[in-house]
Amino acid sequence: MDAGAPKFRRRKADRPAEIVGAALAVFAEKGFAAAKLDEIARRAGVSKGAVYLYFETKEDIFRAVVGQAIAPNVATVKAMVAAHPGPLGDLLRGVVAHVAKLVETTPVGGVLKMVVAEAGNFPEIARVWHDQLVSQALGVVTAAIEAAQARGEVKPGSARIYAMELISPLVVSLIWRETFVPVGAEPFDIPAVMTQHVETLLCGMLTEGARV
Amino acid sequence: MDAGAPKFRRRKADRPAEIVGAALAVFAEKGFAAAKLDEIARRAGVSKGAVYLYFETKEDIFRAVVGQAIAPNVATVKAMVAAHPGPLGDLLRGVVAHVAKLVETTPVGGVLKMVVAEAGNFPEIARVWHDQLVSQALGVVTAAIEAAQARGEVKPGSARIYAMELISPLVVSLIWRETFVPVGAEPFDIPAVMTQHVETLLCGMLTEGARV
Amino acid sequence: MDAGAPKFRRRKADRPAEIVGAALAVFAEKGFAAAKLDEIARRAGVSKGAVYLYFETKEDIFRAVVGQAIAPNVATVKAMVAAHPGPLGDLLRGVVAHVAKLVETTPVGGVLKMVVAEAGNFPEIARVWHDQLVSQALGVVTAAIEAAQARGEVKPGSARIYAMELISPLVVSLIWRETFVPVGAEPFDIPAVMTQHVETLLCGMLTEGARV
Amino acid sequence: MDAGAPKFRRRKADRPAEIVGAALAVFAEKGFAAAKLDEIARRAGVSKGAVYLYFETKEDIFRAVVGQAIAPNVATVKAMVAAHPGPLGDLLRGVVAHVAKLVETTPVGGVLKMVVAEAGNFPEIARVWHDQLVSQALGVVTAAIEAAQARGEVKPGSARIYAMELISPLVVSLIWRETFVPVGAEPFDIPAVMTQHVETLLCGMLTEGARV
DNA sequence: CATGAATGAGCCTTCATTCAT
DNA sequence: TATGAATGAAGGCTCATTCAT
Repeated sequence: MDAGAPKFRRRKADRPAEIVGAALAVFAEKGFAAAKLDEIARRAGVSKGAVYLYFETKEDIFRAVVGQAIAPNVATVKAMVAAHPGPLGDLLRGVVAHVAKLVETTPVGGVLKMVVAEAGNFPEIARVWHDQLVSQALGVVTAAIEAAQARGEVKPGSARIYAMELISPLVVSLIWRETFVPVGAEPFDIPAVMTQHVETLLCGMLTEGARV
Repeated sequence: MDAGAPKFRRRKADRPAEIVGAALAVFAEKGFAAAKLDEIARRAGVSKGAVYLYFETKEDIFRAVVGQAIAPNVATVKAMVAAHPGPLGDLLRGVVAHVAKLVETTPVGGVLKMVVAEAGNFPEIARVWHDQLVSQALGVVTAAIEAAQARGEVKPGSARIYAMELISPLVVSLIWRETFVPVGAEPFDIPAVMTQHVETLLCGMLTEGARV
Repeated sequence: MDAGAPKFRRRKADRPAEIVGAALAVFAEKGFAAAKLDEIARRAGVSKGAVYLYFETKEDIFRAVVGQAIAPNVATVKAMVAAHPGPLGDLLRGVVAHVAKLVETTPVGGVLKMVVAEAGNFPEIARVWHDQLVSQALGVVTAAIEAAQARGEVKPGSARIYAMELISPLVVSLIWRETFVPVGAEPFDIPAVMTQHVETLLCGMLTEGARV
Repeated sequence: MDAGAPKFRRRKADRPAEIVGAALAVFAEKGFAAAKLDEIARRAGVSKGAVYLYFETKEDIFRAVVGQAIAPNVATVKAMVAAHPGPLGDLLRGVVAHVAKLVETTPVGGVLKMVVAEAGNFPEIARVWHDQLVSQALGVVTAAIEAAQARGEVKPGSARIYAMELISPLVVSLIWRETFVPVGAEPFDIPAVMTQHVETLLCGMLTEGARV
């Protein structure tokens, strides 16, 4: 049989990913409670019953959607650490460029929105996102900045706040894209935002001797 | 006060505001769909039926909640414009301090979260927030920065992006407070964040001659 | 207002009993799983939603139905003990006549059928029925028979089995009525059955000196 | 046996019986509606689809389960008639001993429970059981008792009720076993029950001249 | 024949909304 | 006005049945 021939029934192994993909779209658009399983199933191209062959409950699907977005990003964060041992500027420029690209090719924006929106109803999801992803990323950057401060590269000030300042425009760009662009707002060009931001912020953070 | 006036029952004129207040809390905690009218009524101290004496539908209450948060903030924005004709640094320091205070004494954080979360289900709310509040505020700051650029105070670069960079940590602080602090994350001290941020960013934005 | 005037809405206090009554009929007829809440509500003269104002789940209704049939019968059993201190014959004749009447004016038949049918799915209900009702009743009669044996009134043999022999035709009459009469079987006249049975069995149980 | 015959897979001819056996267990445990085809198939050691190769519907399986329990018992009843032409005592002792054994080595208990439980949903099953089995058996015993009454062996009274009295403890023993023993009730020793019962009841039924 | 993934009708349960009091 | 019991439409989930393999 032709290996590329499309089968009437797709392989079982593909289904969960297809359902999670459809669910991500619906959850991001409607929120957890307003998302209807009928619609998730329809967008996944399966019947409502089929969804329950792979997931126990609607909450299960939600957890799967939010959970799957963690691992790859955690990996990215880990990679960032090792990447740039040199001066802070190089590190941040590299990291931010990398993340900005990631964010544009990945549905993190929608998932982040879901995490924020449903934190009250799914605190354990907020906790996992914080513990495994957000505070990890923040911690890595914070550590790099502290190291740079120790080397005299960065002015005094809270390294954790510096790290947050650095990341904020990225987060806001995502929220902007998810929230206001669909109703007609002018989008932000995320790479442009981050490039300008890193240069400006670095210029403000670095001691005179450390500026490139 | 009239001696015969009932003392134990607040005047009916207060009811709508009480309901909106209760609804704000519930919507912010649960989201629109997961919020129950029973709970809103209970927290407002009225019966479920009474809510319908003042609002047509649940959506109506939601619109009232989100809408009421616009006017005072718009006023703030307007005030910002007129306030500081002098050098950009003074303007931004003033504005940011003002907004940071506002944000701590006001439930804007929760409302913002609701707007973001329900943008897909209530696009007209997202639109109103964008048109009347967010893009206005952004526009005002952008204009001030453009003016400063024209005066040679600020380095080249997109004024709109500079404005967004400036505001971002505030937004992220709010989201952090609403999302991650309740599950154990270390909070950010919003005034401290904004103070450090404005100084750092200004230092990076301003031309050498303009630095204070 | 006229005390007998029918109200459009019946009083809240009556509802649970009405629902339990309707549920008893439906559960007895269809069994637990095949009973539909729609039908219970319809027969109770309320909407489906109203049922959930008084009961948490369908199982709850079932437990209420089965549970309500215990207390009055337990009381009957207790009363039986104290009633007849004299010779066994008088006691049994009295008890059996009483119970036979009870059984005809009460839905115990249907409830018994439900308990039997759903014992596998609701073991705790079977347990409660056994512990509080069935084995109590059996125990009381057994004790009376043992006492009579001690007095030399009753022939040797297991008193517990004697007690069971005594009650059995009543149980079978009920099952017969619930199961086969609706499909055309000739009914048993329960008082007639029990009268003949008690006389026959007594005649077989009693020692020659004790026969009346 | 053919050397080429497959050894590990039972012949397909056995499948229906295996399915009916598994279904009997599940139906008896859960009732018709709560029994799941998945579980029946699993216990039968076949796939869910395979069940539908042998039975049209779930109801079909149920009918097969209940129906298969009729024929052998009917045969037993017929055999009983011809067996004992002598005095009633011998007949009843023989019949009861036979049936008591049958009942312990056969799943009639469970099937009876199913018939009772589902009489409301499957009236035709209740009818068939009544017409072909229960009322036949009752009729046979009734006729024997009437004949004995005509011979002056048995006291006056309804022969049909005498027959029912005779059988009742057996039925109740079965119900007891199915319902209360699984939740901790002390079981009844069915042969002991029936032996004691027959002797006691006979002693009460028979005229003085007929007692052995 | 046999499998088990897929289907979709049906039911329990929730909750925004109504309305008699 | 105010109440809260009542309604009924809607949605999550189950499971008997089908069908491509």
